[in-house]
Amino acid sequence: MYHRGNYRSDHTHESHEACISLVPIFNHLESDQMDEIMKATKPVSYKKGEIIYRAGAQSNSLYIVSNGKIRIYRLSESGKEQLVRILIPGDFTGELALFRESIHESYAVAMEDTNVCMITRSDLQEFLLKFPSISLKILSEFSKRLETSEKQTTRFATEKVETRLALFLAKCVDSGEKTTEFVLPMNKKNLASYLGTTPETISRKLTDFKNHGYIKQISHRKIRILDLDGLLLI
Amino acid sequence: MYHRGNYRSDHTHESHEACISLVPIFNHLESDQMDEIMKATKPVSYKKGEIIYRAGAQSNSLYIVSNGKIRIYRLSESGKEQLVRILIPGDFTGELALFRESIHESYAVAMEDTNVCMITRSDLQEFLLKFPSISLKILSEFSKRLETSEKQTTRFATEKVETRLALFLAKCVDSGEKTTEFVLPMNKKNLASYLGTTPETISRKLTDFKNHGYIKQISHRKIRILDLDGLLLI
DNA sequence: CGGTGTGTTGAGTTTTTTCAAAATAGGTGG
DNA sequence: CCACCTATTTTGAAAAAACTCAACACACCG
Repeated sequence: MYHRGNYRSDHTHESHEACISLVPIFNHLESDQMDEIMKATKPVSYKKGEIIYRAGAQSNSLYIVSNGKIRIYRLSESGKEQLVRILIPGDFTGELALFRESIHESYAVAMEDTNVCMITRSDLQEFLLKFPSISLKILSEFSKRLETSEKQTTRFATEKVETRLALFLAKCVDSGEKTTEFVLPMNKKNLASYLGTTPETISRKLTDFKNHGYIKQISHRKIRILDLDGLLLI
Repeated sequence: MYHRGNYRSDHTHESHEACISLVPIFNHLESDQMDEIMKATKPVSYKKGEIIYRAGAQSNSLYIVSNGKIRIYRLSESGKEQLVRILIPGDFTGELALFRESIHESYAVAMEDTNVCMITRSDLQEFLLKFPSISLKILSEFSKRLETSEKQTTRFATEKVETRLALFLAKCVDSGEKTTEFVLPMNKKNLASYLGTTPETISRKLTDFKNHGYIKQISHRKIRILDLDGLLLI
């Protein structure tokens, strides 16, 4: 069905099956409804570095990541790049332009070899009518995203880099749970782009945090939080 | 500037009627459907300075502005305030939390004596089922808002104050059309809060723009753009 | 005509960036 | 497994951007 190249053929298949059920806007459906949606999806593979879509291109599909990683970034008016998010399996993109005639404003690039499932706009809209609960899920998802995005805007508008970095680290331990140690979800160049600063500043601030005894840098990517409260009181 | 004290008594009523038809998520409906929605709305008045909702409060209504102005702002983690938007008649707020159990993350305050129409969450959800086209409108509205918000985030993350201010001025002339002269939609204190900077910096940058011949400051609030291209090339 | 809130200007300071150079990690081919 | 290459990360020094605080100017209001 959708085996590409010479990957282990069952691997791709498995993750394609799995990916729909991972998606928050679909995972409440009955399995036969899910199957129906699955039939409408088209699996596509991208090699590391390939562009999935670019700003200015017509948007006409929803992309769901089955495996791999996708980097979503935007260019500002003056040409500077900002990392918006990194998609991991179960995440989706392309949704913004699905409900109105519209073009992409961001870029999507495969960070490693990546498989996605595509659903076309018309198929999706059919499903929205057939399974109205999806609309509510999407509305809920959108409003959550809006909250997040506005919160993020406020952070950029009012907090200095140090604070934004501290809040980011706090979120990382939080999602790691259990332990106070975690691996940064991206390299520092990307982290800088995500936090709207430079790699140098990230590096310096982390050293400051370390010197104050808030964190310990186990390795370039691995960090242990020693004093979360102190970190957040900065 | 705004009628104080001596409003005509039918004024409130009139604008209440009009407000629903101003709202982009309802204005496509037949007038009898609109009437039905109107019956479900409850008009409420707020005096200048009154709080409509605050962060942390349960969200259970959509608010549509019939007349007046509402200031929406957020507090960052470290307590600094950012102006998110100013609502004018026809705008609505409270929508974010309408599709999931949730609390407000922002504050809404009447900037002058203001009348709004409220629709409760349960009424609205009833209408969504009855008139499914509203869902699509809201989805479209949300995705537009998300684009705007993410674009805004990227600006804050990558552009310096000067550029953000220039882009803001450009948007102002754009919506003014016709002429290159316009009135700032808010005072400079609020503008600073909106652009994530201080009134002092706004003041200085405007003086810089003037000295470079990009703009002319007619009065404290009124600005004429002399060289838009120059302004945007900063 | 004061009074209050808003806007402007100046001086000094903090924060962040830039550019350059050195250190480190990770991957590849031998 | 090691040597080498490249990309990433760190550090330093200087410059740029923005903020703070304080003083003053201006506008609007009664």
